[in-house]
Amino acid sequence: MTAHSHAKPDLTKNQGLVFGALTGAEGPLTAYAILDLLRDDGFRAPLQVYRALDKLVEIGLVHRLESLNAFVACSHPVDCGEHKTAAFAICEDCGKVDEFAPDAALQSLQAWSRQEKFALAKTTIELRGTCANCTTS
Amino acid sequence: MTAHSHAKPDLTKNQGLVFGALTGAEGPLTAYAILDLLRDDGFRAPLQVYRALDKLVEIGLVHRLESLNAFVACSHPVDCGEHKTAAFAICEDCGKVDEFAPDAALQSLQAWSRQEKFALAKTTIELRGTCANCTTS
DNA sequence: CCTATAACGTAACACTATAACATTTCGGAG
DNA sequence: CTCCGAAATGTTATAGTGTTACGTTATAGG
Ligand SMILES: [Zn+2]
Ligand SMILES: [Zn+2]
Ligand SMILES: [Zn+2]
Ligand SMILES: [Zn+2]
Repeated sequence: MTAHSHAKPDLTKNQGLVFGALTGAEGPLTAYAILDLLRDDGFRAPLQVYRALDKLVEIGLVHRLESLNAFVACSHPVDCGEHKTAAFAICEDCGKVDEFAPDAALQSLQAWSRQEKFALAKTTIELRGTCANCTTS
Repeated sequence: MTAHSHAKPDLTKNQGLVFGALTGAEGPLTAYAILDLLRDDGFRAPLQVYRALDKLVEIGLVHRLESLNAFVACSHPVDCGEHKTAAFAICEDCGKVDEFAPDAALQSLQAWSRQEKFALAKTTIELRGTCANCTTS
């Protein structure tokens, strides 16, 4: 592993291609949209995309948007270290996604989990609505 | 249809069947699981299920779980009136879902929306983990 | 080199959801 | 009662999303 490369050092070819497609996109992409984008790069089957996505999500470079069945590149700096649970505000007009850290909401949900003795593993928070840009325009 | 069914009065036949399937189930059901449950009642195509589900979700009797692509009957009393956004704790062990009102979390997310001028339309909050019952057993 | 592991390629399949179009049901206007 | 429009329904086909299965290839460590 090279010393201080701020690029993703350990991505394989397919993972790099998928991650590139996501970072190059304005908004989230479905797995099949990614597949179409990467046909010229040799992608032929959805599994190639899903396998890369699985790894990228596991690493934390990509998030899955459950309410869209789509994926988006993490908007955090590469080396922000511990990437806590993120929340997403999805504009239903322009399709853009704003990722943010819902600290207070998370604390409240963790408190609920403690009280109910629910062993929390993963939290999904997705907001749907219209972004400021689309409201004013 | 019998006289004084204490079921919701304004449901159509298909809506009633689908709602009955969901209330009779231990946990959430996918649309196709509902379809299979209702084959003996004349259901033949997914659209029959999806149409009923659309209406039931619109009415507020049923919730869609985005992270499961499944549906669950609302656990609130039928006439609880304004049904605010609900949150769901999904046990990955037994599959049961606990619906609750995440008031504090919602307030925090609404505050974020105000600050970002994001016109919030719908909020999805889904917790994954292991319920108390499955942890102790 | 040898081997274990991860990544990759390909085809087939399973699951989730909607489009399109015809038909039926039902309540209100005339 | 009859007519009409809206809502609900029935049916077929198709689109979109995700996984299983199996075989091959690249990679790193001993
Ligand atoms: Zn992120
Ligand atoms: Zn927008
Ligand atoms: Zn509810
Ligand atoms: Zn459980």
